Amino acid sequence: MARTSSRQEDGSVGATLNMSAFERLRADILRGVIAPGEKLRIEALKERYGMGASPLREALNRLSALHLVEKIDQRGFRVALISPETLVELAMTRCWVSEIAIRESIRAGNAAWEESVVLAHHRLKRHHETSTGPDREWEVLHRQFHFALIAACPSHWLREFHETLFDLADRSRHMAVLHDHAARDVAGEHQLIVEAVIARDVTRAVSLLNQHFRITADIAIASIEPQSVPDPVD
Amino acid sequence: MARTSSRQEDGSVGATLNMSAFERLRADILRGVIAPGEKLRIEALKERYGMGASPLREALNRLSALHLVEKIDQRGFRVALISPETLVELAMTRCWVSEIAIRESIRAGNAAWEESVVLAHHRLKRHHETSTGPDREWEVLHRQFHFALIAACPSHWLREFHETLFDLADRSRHMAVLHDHAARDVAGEHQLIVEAVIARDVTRAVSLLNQHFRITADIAIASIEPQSVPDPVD
DNA sequence: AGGCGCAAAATAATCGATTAAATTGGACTT
DNA sequence: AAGTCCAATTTAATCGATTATTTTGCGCCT
Repeated sequence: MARTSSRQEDGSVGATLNMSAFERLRADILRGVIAPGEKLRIEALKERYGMGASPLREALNRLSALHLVEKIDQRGFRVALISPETLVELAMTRCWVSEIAIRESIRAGNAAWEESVVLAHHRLKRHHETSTGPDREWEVLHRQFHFALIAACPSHWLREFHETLFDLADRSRHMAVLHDHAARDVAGEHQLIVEAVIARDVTRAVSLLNQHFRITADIAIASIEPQSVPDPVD
Repeated sequence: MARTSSRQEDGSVGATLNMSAFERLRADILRGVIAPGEKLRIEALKERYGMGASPLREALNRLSALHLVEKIDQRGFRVALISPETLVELAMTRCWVSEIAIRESIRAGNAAWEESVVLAHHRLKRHHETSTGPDREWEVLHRQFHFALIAACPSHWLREFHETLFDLADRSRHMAVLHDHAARDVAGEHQLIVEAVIARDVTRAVSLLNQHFRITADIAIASIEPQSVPDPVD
């Protein structure tokens, strides 16, 4: 029953239904289409994605290893919850991991890496100037920018972990975007980060990135605080 | 067909076959019972672990997210390979991650944490003195010791990532143990680490741990390839 | 009202069988 | 001898059905 094509009608790429399920579930979770804490019933997912239980369960198992989905024995899967405490811990973790990743990226990065940072930043900035608010394209460019910053870090494990944390934060960023982001000068923050990185100023780059992540977390926390103290209900 | 009992006859714990498969596969991979690079044929695993394809595939999907198993579309699973390059990169990554984890653990750790470090170290040392070489019990105690060191780090993501890296290194340690470890004073290294940690000397603790990991990597590399490779930079 | 027990319904976990894809082993060609 | 094509075989991926567990709903008791 595996599809022959590598591109599905919905736009997801993947040689197997397992891959497709993983990508679509991940995308839906990151974009908040499926809300944090929401129960993921296999029957419903079968209906929704038009495939059997096996590829879905396999994809959910992988997502659970990445902490996007919580797997509970004999009780199925649910989208990982987001609480203020979680966001604080996530922000700390991102600061610490990016501290290392950016330091080693700056240490190991050559001219080509430097150029790719400038390029990624340019694309992000250009989009920012032509478009109004954050949209799907911005999401992609923003992700690529942050990845470019640490792309020269020689540990693929660390780079991947960094991206996993980015994913987790992306979910709440999505929800926060609906609230306020007017007061924030994201473009300015990115500008300063690039300058520090190009100047190979590790201390400053780390400091700016930490601030960047903390502001992101603060906005996210503020956006969920009202309905805070989320009951373990679904 | 799910088992009711939470303890299987083989000693693995897990309410579901999925869990059991995960634990048994992980254990077999860490202990080198299944060699790096070895193909993991579902049919063979079904026979070996006495269960169907579903729980096995789900477990393999999770293990692949943890990099213990490599998943290739339409081509199944194999145990992650170990190469000198891999080991060098792994050692670097461990140094960097433990740098953060130990720093934050020391920063956040209270008296109770300090005591748990001393206790874990005592158990490891006692075992070292009563037993001859590394054995399965030592593996457990050694793991618990290293986990105790960073247990006060407030990020569970980071602690888990640290353990994932420990797992990856464990595989090669196992193989290396068969070669030589006579020249190495592991107990002495642990002793110094504990002293630095208790003294809350972050710089020294980091330095000692880095050295600890590098020596481990060097031995592992030597055991799979006669000529050694340059140390990971710090 | 609120708690308890149990049957019914829903859901999760797993199996056995089926389909698709990759691999193997020649026969044939150059 | 090396390369290529194709059929046979093996293996991976997936589905539909089955079994086990959890959850729900409803009397019944206090």
